[in-house]
Amino acid sequence: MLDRELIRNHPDVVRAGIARKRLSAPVDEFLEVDLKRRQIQTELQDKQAEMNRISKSIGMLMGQGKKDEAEVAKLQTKDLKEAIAAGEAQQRELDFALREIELQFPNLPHESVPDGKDEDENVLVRTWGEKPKFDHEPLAHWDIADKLGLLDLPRGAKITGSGFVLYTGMGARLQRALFTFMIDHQTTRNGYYEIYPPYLVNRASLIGTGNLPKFEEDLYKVDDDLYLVPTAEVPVTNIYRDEILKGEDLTIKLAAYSGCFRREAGAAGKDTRGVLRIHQFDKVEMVKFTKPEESYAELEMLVQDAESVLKTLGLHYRIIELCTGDLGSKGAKCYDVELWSPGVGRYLEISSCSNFEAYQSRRANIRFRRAQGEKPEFVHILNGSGLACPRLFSAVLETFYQPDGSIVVPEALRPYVGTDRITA
RNA sequence: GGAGAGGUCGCAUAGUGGUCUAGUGCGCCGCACUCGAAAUGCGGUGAGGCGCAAGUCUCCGUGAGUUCGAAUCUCACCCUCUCCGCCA
Repeated sequence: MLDRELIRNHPDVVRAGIARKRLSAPVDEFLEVDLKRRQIQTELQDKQAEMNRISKSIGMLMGQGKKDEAEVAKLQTKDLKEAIAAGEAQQRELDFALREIELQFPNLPHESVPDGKDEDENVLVRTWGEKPKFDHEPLAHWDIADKLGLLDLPRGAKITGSGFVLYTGMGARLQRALFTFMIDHQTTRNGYYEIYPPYLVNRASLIGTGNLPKFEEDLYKVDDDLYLVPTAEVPVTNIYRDEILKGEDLTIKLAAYSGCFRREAGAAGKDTRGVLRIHQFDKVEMVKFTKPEESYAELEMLVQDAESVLKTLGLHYRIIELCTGDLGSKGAKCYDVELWSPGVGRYLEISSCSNFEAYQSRRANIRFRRAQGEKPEFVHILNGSGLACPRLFSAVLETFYQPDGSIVVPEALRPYVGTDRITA
């Protein structure tokens, strides 16, 4: 959601920003309904004020025992009452329509975001480490997992369906070690406060983060109008929905481990082997609530917090800044962390660190007050993965696979895995 | 799932059809008194919308209804608590 005043007073600025993203938004429709709504509201308020005056006078006349005069006053309200009922109905309709229109607006890109039409025009920011060298052709994680009995993909598909993975034995252990290590890392080393959220959320929460109403087809829905979380971002961001925070408490840094559930509609066939794109996966998510003037500095630190996991594990990665065309609907600025996957032979996105500015906080109505007596302002909200497990799992397998068929466990993971080497 | 109680301005409470422009206490802010503080006194203290402004409208869990008028009455739903049942 954008600032209404901005759309109203500078529609050209809004149009230009959205055009930079190669997206569209119903700007004209907004302007039309917004204007109409304000006209109706002004007219309605005059009538309500008149009605309030008359009702009050009836109360006073009754109190003075002037029943006849009160009856006369009552007659005056008949037409007004009908007009108000009609006006209220019309305004409700327009409020609803405007809200629907408003929710369709994408966020505007920050001015620093490079212009570009798609992912080919993203910008390499930095690289850490090097591609590991192998004497042999590096194996893909699905082959390694097969040799060591770490995954049972056919049975995962049998139990649930394609895209649902059964981790087995040391594979299950490694998976559990990864997210336990990461949540420990973000809370004890990087200063995040730990959250363990519900896995089912209501519509209001998904609207707050911007997943609804536009991206319903990406979500699993259950009965009672609840949805499985596509990321812990949704429940964690909504912790403060409809609240006013104290300025002195910002920046708030939260980290949560959760399962994530995505239908991946429209992504069939792309990067689907092994655990590259699955419907259920584990992830540690970081969410920050900041003052507007601090959000871009916080974004840089957020990326570093995501990176620090990979540095600690000794995995080669690079940081990409998304161009306007690849930024997506919600973000104002976004960095992707891409992890080198030797067996797949590509860099794979493992974290997206975004500044949403006030886009989510307007939708979720999350504000802060700088000092007592001051007007509440919208916070800036940021989030990033820290990190997603499946691709990290696959990179660990592919990077640390040894000629003898074993996997050397990175030092930081050993206390969690319980061994320094995974063997057949 | 069943029975009961309850949801009011940060907190606690009052208000059961008409000066409610929601009272009071606590907390908080300002001022006075004080060397300073405490105590005391006085004043102020929710959110949102429309409007250039004066101002005005909306919000007492949410939504609908009755009424000239609803925090107050009716209905539905949501949430919390207590007890019972079931259960990891």
